[in-house]
Amino acid sequence: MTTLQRRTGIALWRQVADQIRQSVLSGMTANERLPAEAELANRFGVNRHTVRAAIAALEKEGTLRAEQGRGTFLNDRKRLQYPIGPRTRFSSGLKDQSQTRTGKLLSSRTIPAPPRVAAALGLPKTAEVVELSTVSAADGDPISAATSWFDASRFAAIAEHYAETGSITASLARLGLDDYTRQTTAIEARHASSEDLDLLGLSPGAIVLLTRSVDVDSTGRPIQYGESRFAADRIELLIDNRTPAA
Amino acid sequence: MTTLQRRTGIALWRQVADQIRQSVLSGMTANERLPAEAELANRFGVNRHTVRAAIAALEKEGTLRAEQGRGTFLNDRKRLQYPIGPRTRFSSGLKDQSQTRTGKLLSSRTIPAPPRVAAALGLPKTAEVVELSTVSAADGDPISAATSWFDASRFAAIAEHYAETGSITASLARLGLDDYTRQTTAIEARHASSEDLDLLGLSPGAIVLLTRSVDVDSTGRPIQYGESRFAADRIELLIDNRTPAA
DNA sequence: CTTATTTGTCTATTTATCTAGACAACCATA
DNA sequence: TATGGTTGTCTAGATAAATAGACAAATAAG
Repeated sequence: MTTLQRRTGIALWRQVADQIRQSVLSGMTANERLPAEAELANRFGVNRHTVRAAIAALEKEGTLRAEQGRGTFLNDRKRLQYPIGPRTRFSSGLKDQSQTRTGKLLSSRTIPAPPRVAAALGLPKTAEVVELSTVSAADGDPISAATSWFDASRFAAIAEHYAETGSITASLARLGLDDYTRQTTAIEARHASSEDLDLLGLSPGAIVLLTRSVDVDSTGRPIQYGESRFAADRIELLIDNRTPAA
Repeated sequence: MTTLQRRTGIALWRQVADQIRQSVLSGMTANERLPAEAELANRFGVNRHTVRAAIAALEKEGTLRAEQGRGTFLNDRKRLQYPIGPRTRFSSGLKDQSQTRTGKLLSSRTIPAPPRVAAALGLPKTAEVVELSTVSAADGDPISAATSWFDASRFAAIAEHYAETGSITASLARLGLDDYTRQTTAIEARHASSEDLDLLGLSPGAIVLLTRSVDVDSTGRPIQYGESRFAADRIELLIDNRTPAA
């Protein structure tokens, strides 16, 4: 039984849309027909027009398609899996799941390290860091928006390299850093900010997965601190503790 | 600059509440005073009454407290960190961060294994599994709702043990399984279902972190497949790849 | 062709949300 | 005690969301 709540600041049609998205995800297969609008309205205890508003929103985001006289159908949009582990890298992680991958540099600047960044990178409070804002896409769909920080005294030129390569790994390699590993990843989920709605092409109320990560070199010295926002309806994070050998 | 969006099915006061929750979390310390309602209204470009509605909601959920004549203040409610790694366990993971931890058994039943469960546990399609529905809380606040599946031929009695101990680890130990490790954890984020809203005491539109995990014994044989929903505003997931020795 | 089912469009009314303004109540402090 | 800044309460009107009903348009099946 699905009880919708009123007077809560979230319009009924949006709650219905969320419910449909879930029912649809669990238990239905691609191109299957949804129950008729009238039946959904009855099931959720709302007016048919409210259901229509929900369906319109899901149609706009690409989850459903409505065809007059025939019905409303579920589109095929499975989530990409983004692996997180000691050797986490964006580009290689999505291999085999997408055709083209791009990384675009939005902006870069050198600034005094914000406290949490200095702490994560093990730098003194007075240190300077390079801040990179990037957006990554797979097959044209934006997947993540990221902000990364690097010790400015070691990686001053990283912005130019990223602009050319579209890859953090490649940029670090050019700067003489052959290898690095993921030390920690903290994961939160929250509603997308208006900026992220823009960058990731989401509709209001959408969810982002927020990761805060620290990468270190082979001696354990911090290289990069990053905060990434992933479009939660297009991706899931996968932590695999199996040893590569197994 | 934070631009609010209109006609999106999410009331302005709720968007303002979300924004305040974020601004508040990053950059303010406990018991600090918020900007006055009039200033917040000006900053967000909305009416003061809209800000008041947002503050009322945040007050109700325990994030803020308003005092007439003095101002509105940030309460101390930081997110718990839930570590995920090879030795992930619910109870010990939250140690040091909370006083009391409880695990409540909502229901249990023995059923034919759903396809994804059979696949995760490496069982034939015809196998039977024990399904446990549980809710865990820390210091009285519900933290996660979980559904877990076990091979019925090995762990038929696990429900009774869980009901007594409130712990998966303890229940497995009673059944002769001393040790197990986390093999994989997949993480998604989505809007809470109405059932989870209920179980976790959330308001509509709230976000849950969904983990799907497989635990294995020392020989690599699958023991447990579980799907947990975490209240995203009360918890973050932490993946730490540092070796315990370091 | 006819019929039943489905999505699409329109009008009207009610309920919730947002804005605007005024003023009371309370607090700190000069 | 007087003042300025704050939250709390009230009224009124405008805008958005939800309900209700009717019918058109497209589709599939008899």
